[in-house]
Amino acid sequence: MKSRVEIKDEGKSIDIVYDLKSLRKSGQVSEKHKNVFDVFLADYLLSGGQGQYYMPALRASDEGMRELYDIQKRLLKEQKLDYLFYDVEMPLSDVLFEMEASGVKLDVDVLKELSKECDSKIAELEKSLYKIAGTPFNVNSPKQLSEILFERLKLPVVKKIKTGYSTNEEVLTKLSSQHPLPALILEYRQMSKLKSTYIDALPLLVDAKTQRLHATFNQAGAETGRLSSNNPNLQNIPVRTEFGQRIRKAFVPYSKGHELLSADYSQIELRILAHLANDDELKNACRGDGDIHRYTASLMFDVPENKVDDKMRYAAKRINFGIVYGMGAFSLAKDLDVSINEAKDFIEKYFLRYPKVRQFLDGEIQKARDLGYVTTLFGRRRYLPDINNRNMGLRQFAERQAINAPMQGTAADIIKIAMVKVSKRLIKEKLSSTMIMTVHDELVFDVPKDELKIMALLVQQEMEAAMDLSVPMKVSVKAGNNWLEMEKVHS
DNA sequence: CGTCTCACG
DNA sequence: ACGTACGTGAGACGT
Repeated sequence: MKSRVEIKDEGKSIDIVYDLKSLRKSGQVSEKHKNVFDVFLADYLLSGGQGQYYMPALRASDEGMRELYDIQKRLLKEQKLDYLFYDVEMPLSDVLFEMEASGVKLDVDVLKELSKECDSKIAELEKSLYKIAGTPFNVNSPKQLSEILFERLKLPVVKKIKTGYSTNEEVLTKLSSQHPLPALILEYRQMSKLKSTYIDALPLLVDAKTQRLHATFNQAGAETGRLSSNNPNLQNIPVRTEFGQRIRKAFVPYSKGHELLSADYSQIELRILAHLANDDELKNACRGDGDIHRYTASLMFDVPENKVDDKMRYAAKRINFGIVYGMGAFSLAKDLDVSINEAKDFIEKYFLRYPKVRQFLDGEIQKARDLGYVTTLFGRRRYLPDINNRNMGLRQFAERQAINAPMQGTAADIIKIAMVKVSKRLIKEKLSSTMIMTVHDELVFDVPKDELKIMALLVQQEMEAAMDLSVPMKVSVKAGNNWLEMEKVHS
């Protein structure tokens, strides 16, 4: 199969390619070309999270490529996907190419130190674990671990899985009130996870030539329209735990005189929900400088905002998150550690105050049933073939996807648009700053210090203006000497 | 190679 | 009575 075919369409010369970014990487396409049509990306948009539907025609023959182009071009137009294809995904492919080529600098010495520290902690934990368990065993083996916990120590089984008894975090946390072993296991797990997945693995991926990490951002993989990252995955670098955070210190600017600048959307999915559902109260929650979760708690529990306590705010926050995933009372109950009835009551109160949110979510499920797919604000589709399945589990799963996909997908559309816009501005303003990473709602740049101010302003403006919603999109910008120690840049 | 677990948004 | 919160990628284990 040829990876590149030139054709004439309406007098214009068009380069039909399969996976432009890969072709540029392997040098088969040497530079940006004005009229490129990537059938790989077109297929991604058209198949809407259903796998590759039109590819057989592509693989069949080179002649099929012209035919494929005609079909895809027509379908993109019919499905109103031309904006996403021509103005977002195609230009984004070049932005991602540049970003991957630029790479991210890693301070390997920082990780070497961490590795040593981790080693001794793991050794200590192993010693205690074996002593309490009464025998050495492989802590990384769920099978051996469950023998120790549930047979030798006779701890109660919290959750069963296909292969026996679950020993996951939720289970071990529950068991830790009854025995000292589970808490130690949790600590051991955290250490060995961080060590094997990040501390020891990242340095091996540093490119010998550039001394940087060059991840690949997959533009046509995620079913909702998000990007994903591999080799390494830069989108799951630890941040939640204190020890994990120290790994971020190893992500550093290209050189002295530069800093990392990070800009992230605040609560973008909730803001999108407010816009899509057109719910007056949720829109109010998103306006001003207020705290969305506090506002929500104030409504739900019917108290003024200054009387919202931590528990109330926490509950509201969890519901706000859960709503985006299509969560039910059972899961909320588990999450908040309250009874199912209390959880039901919370959800009831939530929808009473945000009535149009419920209408919107029900509407999305209905739309999926009628059309077989849901869409983002920009028309990206997600097909949900199980939405009318007789198997309740599969059907309900599809319903949750119908709720989540428009929000997660619209957020993905928006940050992709922002990336293209920011990238154009960098060129136009002749800036030396470089886009180096994206983490779903965050963009990270390497910035010479004398460009910090202008970049903070430029990035914030472009990201906030990427789409005009009926509520503001808020972006906060931070900068610093590594990916952990960053301070807010006011603009 | 499937399963489990867990890192992130 | 059932299962029960979306989307990813990666490492370790064990068949």
